[in-house]
Amino acid sequence: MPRNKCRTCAIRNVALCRALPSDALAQLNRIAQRRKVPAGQQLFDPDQRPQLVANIISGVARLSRSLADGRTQIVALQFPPEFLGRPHAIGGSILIEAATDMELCCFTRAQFEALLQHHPRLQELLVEHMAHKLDQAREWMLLLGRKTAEERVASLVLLCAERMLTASCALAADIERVHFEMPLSRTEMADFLGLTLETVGRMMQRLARSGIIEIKPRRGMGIIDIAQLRRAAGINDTP
Amino acid sequence: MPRNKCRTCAIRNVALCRALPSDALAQLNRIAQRRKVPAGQQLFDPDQRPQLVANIISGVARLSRSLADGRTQIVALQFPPEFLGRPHAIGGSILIEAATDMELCCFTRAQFEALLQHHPRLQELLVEHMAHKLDQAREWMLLLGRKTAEERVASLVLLCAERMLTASCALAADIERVHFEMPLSRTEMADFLGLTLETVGRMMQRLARSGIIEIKPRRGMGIIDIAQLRRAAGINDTP
DNA sequence: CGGTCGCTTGACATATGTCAATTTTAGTGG
DNA sequence: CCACTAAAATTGACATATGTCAAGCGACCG
Repeated sequence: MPRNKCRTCAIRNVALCRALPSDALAQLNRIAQRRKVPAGQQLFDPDQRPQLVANIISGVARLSRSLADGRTQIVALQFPPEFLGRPHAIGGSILIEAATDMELCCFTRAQFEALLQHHPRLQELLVEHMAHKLDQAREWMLLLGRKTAEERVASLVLLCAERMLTASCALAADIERVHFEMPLSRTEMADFLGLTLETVGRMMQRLARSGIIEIKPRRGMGIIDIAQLRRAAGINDTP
Repeated sequence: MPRNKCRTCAIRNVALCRALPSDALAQLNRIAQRRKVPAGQQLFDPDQRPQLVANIISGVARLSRSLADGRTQIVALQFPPEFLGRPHAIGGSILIEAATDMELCCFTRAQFEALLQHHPRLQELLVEHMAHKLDQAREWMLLLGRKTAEERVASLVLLCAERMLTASCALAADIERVHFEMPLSRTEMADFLGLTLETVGRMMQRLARSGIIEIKPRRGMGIIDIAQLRRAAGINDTP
């Protein structure tokens, strides 16, 4: 087990741990626990409550809620180097699963809360992170409540492009004519967009036929005209 | 100006300030500023950024986002004694308005952040509050993405009943056969539910004709059969 | 009292859902 | 490497929940 895994960690400078001075890394090394989770599996074993919190090193997690009759809504995707877990809060009835193979850096809740005590900067970053997730959730509410099927699908493609690429360290400006891999199946896309898988498919085809995106084998995707994709997504902000 | 307004404040023991020991109240008194806002008006003057944060003493606030073409989605309602504002975060493009006449207890962001520094318990409560708002946003995503019109309207009636009544200190169990006033017009309900005002109206009528609720003059409402209302709302949690 | 404004109601349109048949892709074992 | 099967994605025909448009009603306000 490498002594300095934190120092050389891929997300050392972007994840929450950037709040910690380098002399705290030794301590961190001792309590951090890496874990791999295959696609489709539930993070944080169902019973053992969210006694764990984690940073995402690689892969994508999906959080979902459902109704008794099975209708499901994905309520968030978490990409690296985001934080997973709920210090100071009781977990709701949210299901957390790996959308792709994942690699996590886990702490127990108790350990993490202790860290919070000693590092006010960490507290601040946590609050910022939560504010950010809240903004994202609300932007998605606008999508779910008011956007058309085509706008929804375009918005999702845009979102995944941005997050997948920044996660893999591509420049944001670089999103012209890029190729990346969708972390979601059609069914999952539908569950995130509040649509059916058929509608998602049709809209993907429509965007492809309009020359805005291209659909490649496996889950590959290319963005051909990002300006038009933005327009198709109903660009997000109030003027 | 009363010396002890904080000590005698209606929300002293439920709002975030409950984190503060009573000896901090004198200081609080000095910096807290009460403000009344009439229904329909924007909180936090549009330009002056969210330099303020506030506790809601009475009334209801609505937060909304919209698309360039005017489609609007209400993304949250805030009832007393909730907290409004974003320490450590940049405000998004969210519009905050008074849904009813309101009374606020305001602080500047700077003052509030200073308080946070000195009272770790306050930090914790803030994190909890944000986690709670996040849960609510996600529950609403499930509603917007997957519930039928009738389920949505029933859910909203239920939500308002609970929040209006706990705000006015009624017991939660007391929600049988209660009467309260909707804080939203049909149009606002529609914008919160991702529907049109006509559909909202029709579903309200349907619930009324089923003997589940009663619609009274002005914005008055009565709940006749709360069990059925819960069922109509598609009860919330996974079993 | 007349004019808004918010709400209800009806007739009709349509975006999206549903159901079912194919095609494509992915996985397995000989 | 090549069947063979199972799963995922596409496509089409059709159904329907909700949206759209328009008319009418009632309550409030000067």
